[in-house]
Amino acid sequence: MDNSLESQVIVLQSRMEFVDMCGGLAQGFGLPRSVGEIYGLLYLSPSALSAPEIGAGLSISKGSVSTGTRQLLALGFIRKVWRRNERKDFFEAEVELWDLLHSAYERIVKVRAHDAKRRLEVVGEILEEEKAGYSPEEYAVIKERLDRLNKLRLRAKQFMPLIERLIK
Amino acid sequence: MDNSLESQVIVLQSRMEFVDMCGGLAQGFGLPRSVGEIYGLLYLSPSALSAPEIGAGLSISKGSVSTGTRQLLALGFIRKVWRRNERKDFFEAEVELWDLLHSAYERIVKVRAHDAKRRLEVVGEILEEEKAGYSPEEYAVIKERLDRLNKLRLRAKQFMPLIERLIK
DNA sequence: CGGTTCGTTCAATTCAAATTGAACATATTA
DNA sequence: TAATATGTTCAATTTGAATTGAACGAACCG
Repeated sequence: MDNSLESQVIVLQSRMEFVDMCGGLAQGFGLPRSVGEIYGLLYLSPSALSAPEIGAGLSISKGSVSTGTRQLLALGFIRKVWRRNERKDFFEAEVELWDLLHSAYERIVKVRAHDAKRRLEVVGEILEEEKAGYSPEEYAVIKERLDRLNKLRLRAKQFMPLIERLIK
Repeated sequence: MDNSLESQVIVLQSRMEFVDMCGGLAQGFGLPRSVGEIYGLLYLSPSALSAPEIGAGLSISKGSVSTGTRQLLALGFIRKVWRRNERKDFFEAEVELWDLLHSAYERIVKVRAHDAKRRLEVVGEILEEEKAGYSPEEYAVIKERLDRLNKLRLRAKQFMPLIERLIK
Protein backbone atom coordinates (compact mmCIF):
# COMPACT_ATOMS: atom_id res chain seq x y z
CA MET A 1 0.00 0.00 0.00
CA ASP A 2 2.71 2.42 0.94
CA ASN A 3 6.37 1.68 0.60
CA SER A 4 7.79 4.61 2.51
CA LEU A 5 9.31 3.86 5.86
CA GLU A 6 8.16 6.75 7.95
CA SER A 7 5.13 8.92 7.15
CA GLN A 8 3.16 7.88 10.19
CA VAL A 9 0.59 10.21 11.62
CA ILE A 10 -1.03 9.66 14.95
CA VAL A 11 -4.69 10.43 14.56
CA LEU A 12 -6.57 10.45 17.84
CA GLN A 13 -10.21 9.54 18.14
CA SER A 14 -11.43 13.10 18.22
CA ARG A 15 -9.92 13.80 14.84
CA MET A 16 -11.09 10.46 13.51
CA GLU A 17 -14.62 11.23 14.58
CA PHE A 18 -14.38 14.51 12.72
CA VAL A 19 -12.89 12.81 9.66
CA ASP A 20 -15.77 10.38 9.68
CA MET A 21 -18.32 13.19 9.89
CA CYS A 22 -16.71 14.91 6.92
CA GLY A 23 -16.81 11.65 4.98
CA GLY A 24 -20.51 11.38 5.62
CA LEU A 25 -21.12 14.98 4.61
CA ALA A 26 -19.21 14.47 1.38
CA GLN A 27 -21.34 11.47 0.54
CA GLY A 28 -24.44 13.52 1.19
CA PHE A 29 -23.23 15.97 -1.42
CA GLY A 30 -22.51 13.23 -3.91
CA LEU A 31 -18.76 13.21 -3.48
CA PRO A 32 -16.64 10.18 -2.62
CA ARG A 33 -16.37 9.57 1.08
CA SER A 34 -12.59 9.60 0.90
CA VAL A 35 -12.62 13.13 -0.45
CA GLY A 36 -14.47 14.35 2.61
CA GLU A 37 -12.15 12.39 4.86
CA ILE A 38 -9.07 13.95 3.35
CA TYR A 39 -10.48 17.40 3.85
CA GLY A 40 -11.46 16.57 7.42
CA LEU A 41 -7.99 15.31 8.24
CA LEU A 42 -6.38 18.42 6.80
CA TYR A 43 -8.89 20.77 8.39
CA LEU A 44 -7.95 19.67 11.88
CA SER A 45 -4.28 19.37 11.12
CA PRO A 46 -1.99 21.88 12.85
CA SER A 47 0.45 21.64 9.95
CA ALA A 48 0.32 20.78 6.27
CA LEU A 49 0.47 17.05 5.49
CA SER A 50 2.20 15.15 2.71
CA ALA A 51 0.35 12.71 0.49
CA PRO A 52 1.95 9.69 2.16
CA GLU A 53 0.95 11.05 5.55
CA ILE A 54 -2.63 11.44 4.40
CA GLY A 55 -2.64 7.91 3.07
CA ALA A 56 -1.24 6.55 6.31
CA GLY A 57 -3.53 8.62 8.50
CA LEU A 58 -6.66 7.48 6.70
CA SER A 59 -5.46 4.03 5.62
CA ILE A 60 -6.21 4.66 1.99
CA SER A 61 -4.13 3.97 -1.08
CA LYS A 62 -1.76 6.27 -2.90
CA GLY A 63 -4.15 6.34 -5.81
CA SER A 64 -7.06 7.51 -3.69
CA VAL A 65 -4.96 10.23 -2.12
CA SER A 66 -3.86 11.40 -5.53
CA THR A 67 -7.33 11.56 -7.05
CA GLY A 68 -8.89 12.86 -3.86
CA THR A 69 -6.45 15.73 -3.48
CA ARG A 70 -6.86 16.56 -7.15
CA GLN A 71 -10.61 16.93 -6.69
CA LEU A 72 -10.23 19.01 -3.57
CA LEU A 73 -7.69 21.26 -5.27
CA ALA A 74 -10.06 21.72 -8.19
CA LEU A 75 -12.87 22.65 -5.82
CA GLY A 76 -10.57 25.00 -3.96
CA PHE A 77 -11.01 23.21 -0.65
CA ILE A 78 -7.30 22.56 -0.16
CA ARG A 79 -4.05 24.15 -1.25
CA LYS A 80 -0.63 22.83 -2.15
CA VAL A 81 2.14 24.10 0.08
CA TRP A 82 5.78 24.06 -0.90
CA ARG A 83 8.48 23.40 1.61
CA ARG A 84 12.07 24.14 0.82
CA ASN A 85 14.35 21.13 0.67
CA GLU A 86 11.32 18.89 0.36
CA ARG A 87 10.35 17.09 -2.79
CA LYS A 88 6.99 15.98 -1.47
CA ASP A 89 3.79 17.90 -2.01
CA PHE A 90 2.20 19.16 1.17
CA PHE A 91 -1.45 20.03 1.51
CA GLU A 92 -3.40 22.26 3.81
CA ALA A 93 -7.09 22.95 4.13
CA GLU A 94 -8.69 26.19 3.08
CA VAL A 95 -10.41 27.20 6.29
CA GLU A 96 -12.54 30.05 4.95
CA LEU A 97 -15.44 27.74 4.36
CA TRP A 98 -18.05 30.41 3.88
CA ASP A 99 -16.46 31.64 0.67
CA LEU A 100 -16.02 28.10 -0.55
CA LEU A 101 -19.60 27.20 0.09
CA HIS A 102 -20.70 30.34 -1.63
CA SER A 103 -18.81 29.50 -4.78
CA ALA A 104 -19.98 25.91 -4.58
CA TYR A 105 -23.53 27.22 -4.49
CA GLU A 106 -22.80 29.25 -7.61
CA ARG A 107 -21.40 26.31 -9.43
CA ILE A 108 -23.94 23.71 -8.40
CA VAL A 109 -27.22 25.56 -8.15
CA LYS A 110 -26.74 27.81 -11.12
CA VAL A 111 -25.49 25.09 -13.42
CA ARG A 112 -28.31 22.81 -12.42
CA ALA A 113 -30.88 25.51 -12.93
CA HIS A 114 -29.51 26.20 -16.37
CA ASP A 115 -29.52 22.54 -17.32
CA ALA A 116 -33.09 22.15 -16.18
CA LYS A 117 -34.13 25.12 -18.24
CA ARG A 118 -32.44 23.74 -21.32
CA ARG A 119 -33.92 20.30 -20.95
CA LEU A 120 -37.38 21.66 -20.41
CA GLU A 121 -37.04 23.62 -23.60
CA VAL A 122 -36.04 20.49 -25.47
CA VAL A 123 -39.05 18.63 -24.13
CA GLY A 124 -41.26 21.49 -25.30
CA GLU A 125 -39.75 21.38 -28.76
CA ILE A 126 -40.19 17.65 -29.16
CA LEU A 127 -43.72 17.98 -27.87
CA GLU A 128 -44.56 20.38 -30.68
CA GLU A 129 -43.17 17.99 -33.25
CA GLU A 130 -45.23 15.17 -31.80
CA LYS A 131 -48.36 17.21 -31.29
CA ALA A 132 -50.23 15.09 -33.83
CA GLY A 133 -49.46 11.97 -31.82
CA TYR A 134 -51.55 13.14 -28.88
CA SER A 135 -55.26 13.72 -28.60
CA PRO A 136 -56.13 17.40 -28.10
CA GLU A 137 -56.99 16.79 -24.45
CA GLU A 138 -53.77 14.92 -23.77
CA TYR A 139 -51.79 17.62 -25.47
CA ALA A 140 -53.52 20.32 -23.46
CA VAL A 141 -52.77 18.58 -20.16
CA ILE A 142 -49.12 18.00 -20.97
CA LYS A 143 -48.69 21.54 -22.17
CA GLU A 144 -50.28 22.91 -19.03
CA ARG A 145 -48.03 20.81 -16.81
CA LEU A 146 -44.94 22.00 -18.59
CA ASP A 147 -46.06 25.61 -18.26
CA ARG A 148 -46.59 25.02 -14.59
CA LEU A 149 -43.02 23.80 -14.25
CA ASN A 150 -41.69 26.80 -16.07
CA LYS A 151 -43.56 29.09 -13.72
CA LEU A 152 -42.03 27.26 -10.79
CA ARG A 153 -38.63 27.66 -12.35
CA LEU A 154 -39.09 31.38 -12.77
CA ARG A 155 -40.38 31.73 -9.24
CA ALA A 156 -37.29 29.97 -7.92
CA LYS A 157 -35.08 32.06 -10.13
CA GLN A 158 -36.51 35.26 -8.70
CA PHE A 159 -35.35 34.33 -5.25
CA MET A 160 -31.83 33.47 -6.20
CA PRO A 161 -30.49 37.03 -6.27
CA LEU A 162 -32.14 37.73 -2.94
CA ILE A 163 -30.60 34.70 -1.34
CA GLU A 164 -27.25 35.50 -2.87
CA ARG A 165 -27.36 38.94 -1.37
CA LEU A 166 -28.12 37.45 2.03
CA ILE A 167 -25.25 35.04 1.77
CA LYS A 168 -22.56 37.37 0.55
CA MET B 1 -41.17 -9.16 -15.93
CA ASP B 2 -44.89 -8.55 -16.19
CA ASN B 3 -47.44 -11.24 -16.72
CA SER B 4 -50.47 -9.08 -17.42
CA LEU B 5 -51.78 -9.15 -20.95
CA GLU B 6 -52.76 -5.58 -21.51
CA SER B 7 -51.35 -2.63 -19.53
CA GLN B 8 -49.54 -1.06 -22.41
CA VAL B 9 -48.91 2.64 -22.40
CA ILE B 10 -47.65 4.49 -25.39
CA VAL B 11 -45.02 6.93 -24.21
CA LEU B 12 -43.87 9.31 -26.90
CA GLN B 13 -40.39 10.75 -27.05
CA SER B 14 -41.36 14.07 -25.51
CA ARG B 15 -42.57 12.36 -22.37
CA MET B 16 -39.60 10.00 -22.38
CA GLU B 17 -37.26 12.94 -22.55
CA PHE B 18 -39.02 14.44 -19.56
CA VAL B 19 -38.95 11.13 -17.70
CA ASP B 20 -35.24 10.93 -18.29
CA MET B 21 -34.70 14.44 -17.00
CA CYS B 22 -36.62 13.62 -13.83
CA GLY B 23 -34.53 10.49 -13.39
CA GLY B 24 -31.38 12.57 -13.56
CA LEU B 25 -32.74 15.12 -11.10
CA ALA B 26 -33.66 12.39 -8.66
CA GLN B 27 -30.15 11.00 -8.81
CA GLY B 28 -28.80 14.47 -8.14
CA PHE B 29 -30.82 14.52 -4.96
CA GLY B 30 -29.62 11.09 -3.91
CA LEU B 31 -32.76 9.21 -4.83
CA PRO B 32 -32.92 6.19 -7.13
CA ARG B 33 -33.27 7.13 -10.76
CA SER B 34 -36.38 4.99 -11.12
CA VAL B 35 -38.15 7.04 -8.47
CA GLY B 36 -37.64 10.20 -10.48
CA GLU B 37 -38.76 8.44 -13.63
CA ILE B 38 -41.98 7.26 -12.07
CA TYR B 39 -42.75 10.76 -10.91
CA GLY B 40 -41.93 12.16 -14.33
CA LEU B 41 -44.20 9.69 -16.09
CA LEU B 42 -47.08 10.49 -13.76
CA TYR B 43 -46.49 14.22 -13.86
CA LEU B 44 -47.08 14.36 -17.60
CA SER B 45 -49.86 11.81 -17.54
CA PRO B 46 -53.32 13.12 -18.40
CA SER B 47 -54.87 10.40 -16.25
CA ALA B 48 -53.85 8.33 -13.24
CA LEU B 49 -51.82 5.22 -14.08
CA SER B 50 -51.87 1.75 -12.59
CA ALA B 51 -48.74 0.05 -11.31
CA PRO B 52 -48.62 -2.35 -14.27
CA GLU B 53 -48.93 0.58 -16.64
CA ILE B 54 -46.05 2.35 -14.94
CA GLY B 55 -43.94 -0.78 -15.15
CA ALA B 56 -44.73 -1.19 -18.84
CA GLY B 57 -44.24 2.46 -19.65
CA LEU B 58 -40.81 2.60 -18.06
CA SER B 59 -39.78 -1.02 -18.64
CA ILE B 60 -39.07 -1.63 -15.00
CA SER B 61 -40.07 -4.52 -12.79
CA LYS B 62 -43.07 -4.88 -10.53
CA GLY B 63 -40.76 -4.72 -7.55
CA SER B 64 -39.27 -1.42 -8.58
CA VAL B 65 -42.68 0.06 -9.20
CA SER B 66 -43.83 -1.10 -5.80
CA THR B 67 -40.87 0.30 -3.88
CA GLY B 68 -40.69 3.42 -6.01
CA THR B 69 -44.32 4.33 -5.54
CA ARG B 70 -44.00 3.64 -1.82
CA GLN B 71 -41.17 6.14 -1.57
CA LEU B 72 -42.99 8.74 -3.60
CA LEU B 73 -46.11 8.31 -1.51
CA ALA B 74 -44.07 8.73 1.66
CA LEU B 75 -42.54 11.92 0.28
CA GLY B 76 -45.96 13.15 -0.77
CA PHE B 77 -45.00 13.43 -4.42
CA ILE B 78 -47.76 11.15 -5.65
CA ARG B 79 -51.21 10.08 -4.48
CA LYS B 80 -53.21 6.89 -4.69
CA VAL B 81 -56.44 7.21 -6.58
CA TRP B 82 -59.31 4.78 -6.24
CA ARG B 83 -61.47 3.84 -9.17
CA ARG B 84 -64.76 2.09 -8.68
CA ASN B 85 -64.94 -1.41 -10.08
CA GLU B 86 -61.18 -1.52 -10.27
CA ARG B 87 -59.00 -3.58 -8.03
CA LYS B 88 -55.77 -1.99 -9.19
CA ASP B 89 -54.15 0.94 -7.45
CA PHE B 90 -53.91 4.03 -9.58
CA PHE B 91 -51.39 6.79 -9.02
CA GLU B 92 -51.31 10.43 -9.92
CA ALA B 93 -48.67 13.08 -9.39
CA GLU B 94 -48.98 15.90 -6.92
CA VAL B 95 -48.48 18.90 -9.15
CA GLU B 96 -48.12 21.56 -6.46
CA LEU B 97 -44.38 21.21 -6.45
CA TRP B 98 -43.60 24.39 -4.58
CA ASP B 99 -45.19 23.11 -1.38
CA LEU B 100 -43.48 19.75 -1.80
CA LEU B 101 -40.09 21.28 -2.27
CA HIS B 102 -40.65 23.50 0.70
CA SER B 103 -41.36 20.58 2.97
CA ALA B 104 -38.49 18.63 1.47
CA TYR B 105 -36.24 21.54 2.38
CA GLU B 106 -37.53 21.41 5.93
CA ARG B 107 -36.88 17.72 6.22
CA ILE B 108 -33.49 17.60 4.59
CA VAL B 109 -31.78 20.84 5.53
CA LYS B 110 -33.02 21.00 9.07
CA VAL B 111 -32.27 17.39 9.86
CA ARG B 112 -28.80 17.68 8.38
CA ALA B 113 -28.06 20.84 10.28
CA HIS B 114 -29.13 19.20 13.49
CA ASP B 115 -26.98 16.13 12.85
CA ALA B 116 -23.97 18.26 12.10
CA LYS B 117 -24.44 20.17 15.32
CA ARG B 118 -24.69 16.97 17.33
CA ARG B 119 -21.62 15.42 15.77
CA LEU B 120 -19.56 18.55 16.25
CA GLU B 121 -20.49 18.47 19.92
CA VAL B 122 -19.35 14.88 20.17
CA VAL B 123 -16.03 15.72 18.57
CA GLY B 124 -15.61 18.54 21.07
CA GLU B 125 -16.32 16.23 23.98
CA ILE B 126 -13.87 13.58 22.85
CA LEU B 127 -11.29 16.29 22.26
CA GLU B 128 -11.54 17.36 25.89
CA GLU B 129 -11.02 13.79 27.05
CA GLU B 130 -7.97 13.48 24.83
CA LYS B 131 -6.59 16.88 25.60
CA ALA B 132 -3.54 15.33 27.24
CA GLY B 133 -2.71 13.45 24.05
CA TYR B 134 -2.04 16.65 22.13
CA SER B 135 0.67 19.22 22.56
CA PRO B 136 -0.67 22.58 23.74
CA GLU B 137 -0.13 24.10 20.30
CA GLU B 138 -1.89 21.27 18.51
CA TYR B 139 -4.75 21.43 20.93
CA ALA B 140 -5.08 25.17 20.41
CA VAL B 141 -5.20 24.82 16.64
CA ILE B 142 -7.77 22.08 16.68
CA LYS B 143 -9.91 23.94 19.18
CA GLU B 144 -9.75 27.08 17.10
CA ARG B 145 -10.77 25.23 13.95
CA LEU B 146 -13.74 23.67 15.69
CA ASP B 147 -14.81 27.05 17.01
CA ARG B 148 -14.56 28.41 13.52
CA LEU B 149 -16.89 25.71 12.28
CA ASN B 150 -19.37 26.42 15.00
CA LYS B 151 -19.40 30.08 14.07
CA LEU B 152 -20.07 29.10 10.47
CA ARG B 153 -22.90 26.90 11.64
CA LEU B 154 -24.47 29.70 13.61
CA ARG B 155 -24.08 32.10 10.73
CA ALA B 156 -25.86 29.67 8.43
CA LYS B 157 -28.53 29.09 11.02
CA GLN B 158 -29.26 32.80 11.22
CA PHE B 159 -30.19 32.91 7.58
CA MET B 160 -32.48 29.95 7.61
CA PRO B 161 -35.54 31.79 8.97
CA LEU B 162 -34.99 34.58 6.47
CA ILE B 163 -34.81 32.20 3.56
CA GLU B 164 -37.82 30.31 4.83
CA ARG B 165 -39.80 33.51 4.91
CA LEU B 166 -38.79 34.24 1.34
CA ILE B 167 -39.83 30.82 0.18
CA LYS B 168 -43.18 30.55 1.91
C1' DC C 1 24.96 5.07 -12.82
C1' DG C 2 21.70 1.77 -9.60
C1' DG C 3 18.46 2.43 -5.68
C1' DT C 4 14.75 4.92 -3.50
C1' DT C 5 10.70 7.79 -3.00
C1' DC C 6 6.99 10.48 -4.95
C1' DG C 7 3.09 11.09 -7.64
C1' DT C 8 -0.09 9.84 -11.62
C1' DT C 9 -2.76 6.84 -14.35
C1' DC C 10 -5.59 3.19 -15.40
C1' DA C 11 -7.19 -1.63 -15.52
C1' DA C 12 -8.87 -4.77 -12.17
C1' DT C 13 -11.30 -5.30 -7.98
C1' DT C 14 -14.42 -4.33 -4.39
C1' DC C 15 -18.35 -2.51 -2.50
C1' DA C 16 -22.81 -0.47 -1.96
C1' DA C 17 -27.05 0.56 -3.83
C1' DA C 18 -30.63 -0.27 -7.19
C1' DT C 19 -33.03 -3.56 -9.60
C1' DT C 20 -34.92 -7.84 -10.64
C1' DG C 21 -37.66 -11.86 -10.24
C1' DA C 22 -39.49 -15.64 -7.62
C1' DA C 23 -42.33 -16.70 -3.74
C1' DC C 24 -46.06 -15.40 -1.35
C1' DA C 25 -50.53 -13.38 0.23
C1' DT C 26 -54.74 -11.26 -1.24
C1' DA C 27 -58.43 -10.23 -4.16
C1' DT C 28 -61.53 -11.28 -8.31
C1' DT C 29 -64.09 -13.80 -11.44
C1' DA C 30 -66.28 -17.71 -13.47
C1' DT D 1 -63.20 -24.36 -6.63
C1' DA D 2 -59.61 -23.34 -10.06
C1' DA D 3 -57.62 -19.81 -12.79
C1' DT D 4 -55.98 -15.14 -13.21
C1' DA D 5 -54.34 -10.60 -11.76
C1' DT D 6 -52.43 -7.33 -8.23
C1' DG D 7 -49.09 -5.99 -5.11
C1' DT D 8 -45.39 -6.81 -1.39
C1' DT D 9 -41.19 -8.63 0.22
C1' DC D 10 -36.70 -10.19 0.06
C1' DA D 11 -32.72 -12.87 -1.57
C1' DA D 12 -30.01 -12.88 -5.66
C1' DT D 13 -28.20 -10.29 -9.29
C1' DT D 14 -26.73 -6.40 -11.77
C1' DT D 15 -24.72 -2.11 -12.24
C1' DG D 16 -22.08 1.83 -11.42
C1' DA D 17 -18.86 4.18 -8.68
C1' DA D 18 -15.00 4.20 -5.51
C1' DT D 19 -10.93 2.10 -4.38
C1' DT D 20 -6.92 -0.42 -4.96
C1' DG D 21 -2.51 -1.69 -6.63
C1' DA D 22 0.67 -2.40 -10.35
C1' DA D 23 3.12 -0.02 -13.88
C1' DC D 24 5.22 3.97 -15.16
C1' DG D 25 7.90 8.47 -15.37
C1' DA D 26 10.25 11.88 -12.85
C1' DA D 27 13.17 13.72 -9.21
C1' DC D 28 16.66 12.95 -5.86
C1' DC D 29 20.73 10.67 -3.56
C1' DG D 30 24.81 7.82 -2.72
